[in-house]
Amino acid sequence: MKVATYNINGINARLPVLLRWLAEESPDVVCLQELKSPQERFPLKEISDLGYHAIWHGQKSWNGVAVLSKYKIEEVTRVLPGDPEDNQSRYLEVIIQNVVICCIYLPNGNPLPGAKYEYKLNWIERLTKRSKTLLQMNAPAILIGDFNIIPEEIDTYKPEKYIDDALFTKEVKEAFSLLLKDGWQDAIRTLFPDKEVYTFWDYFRQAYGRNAGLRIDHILLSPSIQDRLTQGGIDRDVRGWEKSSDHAPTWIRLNNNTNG
DNA sequence: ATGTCTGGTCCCACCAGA
Repeated sequence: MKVATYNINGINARLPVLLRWLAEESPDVVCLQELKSPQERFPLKEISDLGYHAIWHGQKSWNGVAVLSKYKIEEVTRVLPGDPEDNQSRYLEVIIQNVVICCIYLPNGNPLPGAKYEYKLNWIERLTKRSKTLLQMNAPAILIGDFNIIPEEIDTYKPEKYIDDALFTKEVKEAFSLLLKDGWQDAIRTLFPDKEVYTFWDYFRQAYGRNAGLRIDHILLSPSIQDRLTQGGIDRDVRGWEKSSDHAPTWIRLNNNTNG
């Protein structure tokens, strides 16, 4: 089963890119972020025509998350527990082929300091709490999406530029490393221990051409699914396509559960 | 410091957010 995450940055503006990538790479499951589309403008027909089921949680102007799958999708929740006031579409938890899949669009948090950064820290706290519940259930689970966190220096082309950035503060790096300490496995870093593997290149200053990238899209595996990881990567070339998102699709492959 | 995109409002050029 090939599972991918892709911050699409406007699903309607990027639809030709999305459809081309789906047709070429044929992922089984795709978690999308930043739909930038109200619920009723989700391009369901074009996506179903390629053989995908879809569940999405849109929002006018900003945010928005979706899960596409060739297998049946069972929705668990479209709300990250812990804040009844939070009405931003940033979380979608589903079950596909007995795997819990949490599609995440973690807040960016800039500028720093301020309400947006506080919201980010609060959101991370809620995610951590939810992730602990999943670990306690011993469920095969995946936390996947745009985390807006640069975990380590190797994950940015220029660490010193990001010292005061909400993607790279001590607090958010620590929160990420605590998830790993809890037992979650950073799948892409595990597969590429010493390599620069960026998932995002800014639109500014020809960042992609200069490979001025960041690794901020992540796939975290719960202990009970880690031995199924066989392969992974970043479809870097997609970032160079016409009218592309500023992120590139990031994916892993899991073998079939043979003891189930 | 700058830079580039999208979506939304409102009239065509701006703004917020990333």
